Amino acid sequence: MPRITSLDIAKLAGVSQATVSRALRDSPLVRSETRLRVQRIAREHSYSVDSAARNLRSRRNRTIAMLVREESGMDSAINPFFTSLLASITRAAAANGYDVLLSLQQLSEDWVADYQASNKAAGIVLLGYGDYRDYIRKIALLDGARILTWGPVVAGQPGHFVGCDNRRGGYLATRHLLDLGHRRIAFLGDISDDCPEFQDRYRGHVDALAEADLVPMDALRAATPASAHEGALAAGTLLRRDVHFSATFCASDLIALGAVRAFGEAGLPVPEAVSVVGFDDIPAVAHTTPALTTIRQDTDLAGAAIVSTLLRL
Amino acid sequence: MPRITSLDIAKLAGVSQATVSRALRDSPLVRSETRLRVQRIAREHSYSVDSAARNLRSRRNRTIAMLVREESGMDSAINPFFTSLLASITRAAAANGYDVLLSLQQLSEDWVADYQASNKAAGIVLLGYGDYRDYIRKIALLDGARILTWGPVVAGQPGHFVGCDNRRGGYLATRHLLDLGHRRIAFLGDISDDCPEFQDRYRGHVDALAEADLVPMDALRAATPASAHEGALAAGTLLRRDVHFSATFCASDLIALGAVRAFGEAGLPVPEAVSVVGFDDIPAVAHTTPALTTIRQDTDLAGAAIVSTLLRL
DNA sequence: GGCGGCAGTGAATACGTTTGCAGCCGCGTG
DNA sequence: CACGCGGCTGCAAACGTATTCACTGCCGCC
Repeated sequence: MPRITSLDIAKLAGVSQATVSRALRDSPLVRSETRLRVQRIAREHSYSVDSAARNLRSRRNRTIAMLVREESGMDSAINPFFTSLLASITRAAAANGYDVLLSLQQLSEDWVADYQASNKAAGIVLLGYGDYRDYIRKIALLDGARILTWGPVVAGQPGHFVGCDNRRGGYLATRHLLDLGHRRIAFLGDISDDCPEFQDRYRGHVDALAEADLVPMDALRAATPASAHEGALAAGTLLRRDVHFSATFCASDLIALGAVRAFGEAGLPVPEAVSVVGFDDIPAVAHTTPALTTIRQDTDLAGAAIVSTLLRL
Repeated sequence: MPRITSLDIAKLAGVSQATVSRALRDSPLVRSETRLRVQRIAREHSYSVDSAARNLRSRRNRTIAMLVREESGMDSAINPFFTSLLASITRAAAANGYDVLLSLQQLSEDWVADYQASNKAAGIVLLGYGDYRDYIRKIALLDGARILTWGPVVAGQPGHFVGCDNRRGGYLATRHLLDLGHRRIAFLGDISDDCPEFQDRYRGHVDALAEADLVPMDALRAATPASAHEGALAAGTLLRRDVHFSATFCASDLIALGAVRAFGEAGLPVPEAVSVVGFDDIPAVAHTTPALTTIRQDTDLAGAAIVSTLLRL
C-alpha cells in the first residue's frame, strides 16, 4: 500500500496539491475556510508531511544535532550535568518545532563535515568540548558553519559559545565557605588550559579569597579532571601533603563526590571535619548524606539560550 | 554558493551521476578502479550524500527515534538508568550507521502518528513506558508500526518488547540478602499494575524467600514509584509500622537512595543497622558512602539488543 | 560468423514536497 | 467600458539522489 501523499489529500479536498501544501503550513495565501477543511481532512487521514521531501525541497531542516562528549574512562559515561543540559535543550528545541539528533561520536573533522555536508541538521551543539578551543576555531571558520559550543565564553574568540558565568560561580562558592568562617580552603580541579571552565572557577575562587585578604596557596590545590574517581585521588593527594584546611571547593560535583568519599575514608567526616562545596548541581548530589552544597547551573535557562542562539545563526 | 552535488563529483571524475551514487555506496557494479577514484574525489571535496534526497528517493531512513519518559515531578528529570540505556542505544545505533533522534514529548497518538507518517525515523524506541501496556497494544497494531518498548517481556503480548529479566534480578537481590543471614527482608516498590517491572522483581523476591521457607509479609512491603523522594517516604512508612526487619530490597536504585537517607536520618545507619540492596546500577550509587549493593543491568548489551531487534522489523 | 552473456556505464525517471509564476474572478476606479 | 488590482488558486519546475533499463564492448562458444 503506497504512502498517503499531499496529492491524495488534495483530491479528497477537491483542491490542488499546492494548496494542500500551503494550507498545512498555515500560509495566509489560502482562504481560511479552505485551510481548515484541508487541515481537517489531513488530520482525519493522519497525514503528515514527509520530512525528507520537505527538507529536500525547502533546503532547510528542522533538526539540530547534539554531540556529547563521553568520558573515555572505563565506564564511558556521560557527565550527569550534560544529561540535564541535554534534556533542557531537547525541550527547548521541541518548543521551537525542532527535532534533536543525538550523537556520542568523537568530535572530528569528518564528523562535522558529514553533518555539514549531508545537512542532517540545521545546527550543531557541542557539549563537553570546552577545551577543544583551537579545534573549534578551525571548524568555526568553515563556510556557513552553524556550530555552538557549551563552554567558557571568552570575548573575541571565533565561533559561538554559550556557558555559565564560571568565575562568578567560583566566587560564590568560595564566598559561601568564607562566610562560614573558613580561612584555609582547598581547591580541587585541573586549572590547566585543558579545563578552561575550571580556570574560570578558580579565578572566581581567588577573587573571593582576595576579598578576604587571603592568598591562594599552591599546597591547597590539587589538579583533577571531572570524575569522581579522579576527584578521590586528588583528595588523597591533598591529605598526604599534611597541610591544614577546613574546607574544599571542588570544581565540579563529580570531583566533590569523590572527595567526600576520600575524606570519609580518611576519617574526616563531611561536613563535621571538613566542608565541601561542589559545582553543577547534578541530581546525584541530592542523594548523598549529608546533602552536598553545590553551585546550581540553571540548565533550563541554558538550554533555552543555546537553542535560541543556534537558531539565530 | 550552491551545494556540491553528486553531479558535480560526477563531472570532476568524468563519469555519470549514477556511477557516483553507486561508487559511494560501494556497489559491486562499478569497477574498483572507478570506485576508488570517485571516492577519493568526493573526499577531497568533502562531499557527502544529502540525507534528505537519499531518504526521499530510497524511501528509507537511517534514523531511529527514542522517546524517553520524564518524571513529571517538580524536577522533571530523566531516570538516570535511562541515561545509561540511552547512551548505549546511541552507540549501538551509530555502529549500525543509524542516527538517533531524541524526544521527551509525552507519548501520544499524535506523536506516534507524526513519526510514523512523516517518517522521520525508521523505528521508535520507547523508554519508560512499560506501564502503558494497553496503549502500546493499540499503536502496535497500526499498519507497519516499528515500535519497540523497553519494559517487561510478557509472552504473547502484542508489540515488541525488550527488557531485562526482572524476576531473576529480584531473586538474585533477595538471595544475596538471605545469604548474608537476613531473614526479615522488607520490599520497597509499587507492585501494582502501574509498574509491571516492579511486579516481576517482587515475584523474584518471593521466589527467593520461598526457597528459604519464608513467606512474604505485607507489613514488610511499602509501595513507592521510582524516585528518591518517594522512596524516602516509603521507608518512613515502613519505620512507622514498627515491625522488625534487618534488610531491604528496593525495586530501583532511586528508591534505595531515598531509603538509605531516610534510614540514616532515623538513626539506622546503612549497612550497620540495616542492609539495603537496589536495582539498576545507576552511576549515582557508586558515589554513596558506603557504596550501595545493587543489581546491575547490562545497558550495553541491552542497547545492542534493542537496536538489533528494532532493525530486524 | 552469429549469438548469448557478462561487466561496466549512462540516460532517464520517480520520490513528495515547496514555490515562482501565471491565471481567474470580482470589484472599484478612471 | 477598459483596466488594474487584490485575493485566491493551479501549473509546473525544481530539490539531489537511487534505481531501472538500455547500451556498449568484449569474450567464449557452438
